Amino acid sequence: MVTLVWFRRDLRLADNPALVHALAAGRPIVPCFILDDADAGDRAPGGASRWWLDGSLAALARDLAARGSRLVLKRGPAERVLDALIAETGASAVVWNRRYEPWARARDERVTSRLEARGIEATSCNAALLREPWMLATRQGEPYRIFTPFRTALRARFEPTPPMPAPDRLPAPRRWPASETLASLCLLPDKPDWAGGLRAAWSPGETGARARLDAFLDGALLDYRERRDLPGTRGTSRLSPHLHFGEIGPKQIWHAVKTHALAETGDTDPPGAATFLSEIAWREFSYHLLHHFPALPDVPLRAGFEAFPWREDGAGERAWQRGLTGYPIVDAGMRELWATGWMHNRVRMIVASFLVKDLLVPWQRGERWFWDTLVDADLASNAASWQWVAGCGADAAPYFRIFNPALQGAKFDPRGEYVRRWVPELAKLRDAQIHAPWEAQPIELAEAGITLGRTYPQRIVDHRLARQRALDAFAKLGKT
DNA sequence: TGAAATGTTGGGGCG
DNA sequence: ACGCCCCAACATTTC
Repeated sequence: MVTLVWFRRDLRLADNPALVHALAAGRPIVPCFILDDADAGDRAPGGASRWWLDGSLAALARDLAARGSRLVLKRGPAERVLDALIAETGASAVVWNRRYEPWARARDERVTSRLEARGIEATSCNAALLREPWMLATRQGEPYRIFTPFRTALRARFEPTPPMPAPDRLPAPRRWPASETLASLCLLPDKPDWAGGLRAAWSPGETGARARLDAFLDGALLDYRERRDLPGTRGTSRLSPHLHFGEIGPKQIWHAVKTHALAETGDTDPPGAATFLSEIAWREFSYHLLHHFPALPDVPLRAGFEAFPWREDGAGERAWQRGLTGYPIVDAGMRELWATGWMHNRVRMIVASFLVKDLLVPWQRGERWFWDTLVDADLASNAASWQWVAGCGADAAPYFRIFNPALQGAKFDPRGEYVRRWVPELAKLRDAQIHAPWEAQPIELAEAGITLGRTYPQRIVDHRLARQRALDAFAKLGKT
């Protein structure tokens, strides 16, 4: 009699409720991971996420091995794989931490009833959220659609408890089931190997997550409110991919931030910590929205936007993807994304606004590109955030709030450090021109070694005209 | 977690 | 000294 612990997006040993539940049962534990692309349909992880998953699974396997256990790897539809694993191990119980993607919820329901019908105990736990999405509702019993009251409710209903440490040992079964090798899951890019920038930037796995959190606590946390919007500095936590894969959970982060803030300032809620935890609350809000509006990744939350006159602009979209729009802050962001699998949040808003409002390309196209290229690609956060930028989401930026890429650059990257790092062909321009090279005098461009249209693109649209075009499109929508 | 257009105010140049 | 204009600086409104 063994317990299967089915790891999914909870790739950690500390504060892992499913693992705690399994340990309490006292039976031998078989930890397993199922590569479930077959269940996820067109929402299987994208390229960057697969790279991360490989590293995270390797780390989890190491951490389990250090505790006298193993990670059993399988691939295929979860129902079939679990059937086979149960037959192979004689498992009497399966325990996992819940996922919230619509396809995963449907799949997990099928799994649960299948297991229960066969007399096998099926238990699911919460490792990913401070509060389950169905535990919060407005006074009218409706899902929240506005962030601030959601956050108020979340704070009021969340009772912080100290996170549980990782177990020292996991009881092993007498015989281990067969496992795929990690390499055979083919998660890493091959021909070409484009992951060099990712390897340089990240350390997937629970140890890497904890190190990232500790570095953030000791570094940027207390200045977070002031520095989080400056992409040229390391003012953010960069925990998003670790959070997405569950290498660390929001409860652990919440607890660590509060504890650290109290020790450093005598206050559990100084401005830096409060602002950072608000971002954790935005993540919860996104999961709340995805749970209550499962079409969130595909359909505008606000009815009416269905009729928006989006354009087909293949050339513009490709220029955006490659960082060749001629707007330095946009191009810097898209190149950072391509090189490292991540983009600073301020810049995400700028590039998203550019795609959706300056180019009038449907937000779903941007969401899909991010899905494939981000190491932190997360269905809830990604979909909710794209809808937010597009103006059709919950508590969204009004449609007429259109970012001016040159002004945003000047405001948040005033020394041009970020642009110079990712768009080196502009490095020699003065700060005053780094965000608007089209305004530089010919002599200045020449001295900086720049020929617009040759060494760096001409702007693919004039923002002033594009802005007016977007407002006109929106006005038309209002009439119909 | 905008930007641009429009309105208001007040200091200073000037006749 | 005074009125007039200009315009920066700031505030408000509009998209």
